Amino acid sequence: MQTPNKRFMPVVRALVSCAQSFERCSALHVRELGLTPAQFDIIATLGNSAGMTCKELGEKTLITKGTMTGVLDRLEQKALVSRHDSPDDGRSWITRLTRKGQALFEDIFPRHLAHLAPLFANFSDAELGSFHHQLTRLRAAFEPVIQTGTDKTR
Amino acid sequence: MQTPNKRFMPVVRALVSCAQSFERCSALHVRELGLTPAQFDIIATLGNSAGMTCKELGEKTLITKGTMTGVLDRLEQKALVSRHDSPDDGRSWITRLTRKGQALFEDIFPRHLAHLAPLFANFSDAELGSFHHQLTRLRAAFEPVIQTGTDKTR
DNA sequence: AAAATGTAGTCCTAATACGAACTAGTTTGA
DNA sequence: TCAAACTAGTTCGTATTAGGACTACATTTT
Repeated sequence: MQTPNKRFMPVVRALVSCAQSFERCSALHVRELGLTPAQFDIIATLGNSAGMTCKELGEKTLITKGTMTGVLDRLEQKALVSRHDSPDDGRSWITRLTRKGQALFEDIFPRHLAHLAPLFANFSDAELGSFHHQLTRLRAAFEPVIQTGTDKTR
Repeated sequence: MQTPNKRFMPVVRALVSCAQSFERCSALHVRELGLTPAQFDIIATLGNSAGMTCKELGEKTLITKGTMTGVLDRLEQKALVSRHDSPDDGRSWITRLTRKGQALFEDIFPRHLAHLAPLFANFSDAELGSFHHQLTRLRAAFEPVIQTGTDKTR
């Protein structure tokens, strides 16, 4: 096989490394707050919402449904979320923050944002804008490939 | 607590989502080739090298050392890598591709690149360059925070 | 409305992932 | 040179992770 063009490799490496560094920064702080990254992701997504199905949660958080069950189980054990029958669909549940979960959200979410904000201090709004554009554009290029693989339902 | 500035959130979401989509694209193909993403990462890193310590591998692949042991164990079981005493340091090993591992690398690495290359077809070299610059710059902003957390030695 | 097809959520297995504790070999400093 | 401080790699415990098989309910088709 011909050696294919490798011009994109530095970007790939930078992308993965940058995202991983961010996740590490974020996770470090989240763990200090007493949650795992996946659990925080769920709490943050449910905060200020009326509740969501497992599927919706998966779409927003990028946690696959097989994993979701376990994460929600542990959050339910901690009494941070609760599951209720869906009025529309007999198969699905609506997961909501409990009072305790809502209180936790209101406590730690702003603190986490405040922890992250300084890291972006050196980026102007315009820079963030163009950055965002490029990321979105690249992601769009990946989408078709992902959809091709069978279900994987997030 | 005051609500902190949230202007960076769209970029964060795009970054994480873009990286995750890429990993999914890549992983999908890698699994078809018969390896897990972590295993492929190691094979690709060892390819065309004279061998590396566990630590060096961790630095290049972003796999933490606790995980590394298991990944290398499984690769060794498949006879794709082998561990040898380090001549310099009695504590460490040099991990190398076996002949079989080297052959696998030469077979699948170019195929994987060829699989990914088309996804970047719509990006000019200049665009990739500026994209790379922004990613690197942002990553640099995260670095200090990460270093602060105790060891975690990759 | 019965059949065919599709979908939400759960359960399972193998492989990571992270952090902490531990072993053994290294380097530093008094 | 000997103890203190470090470091490489392994091991352990807990939480994810992906993906596939499975159950139960829904929707579409005929």
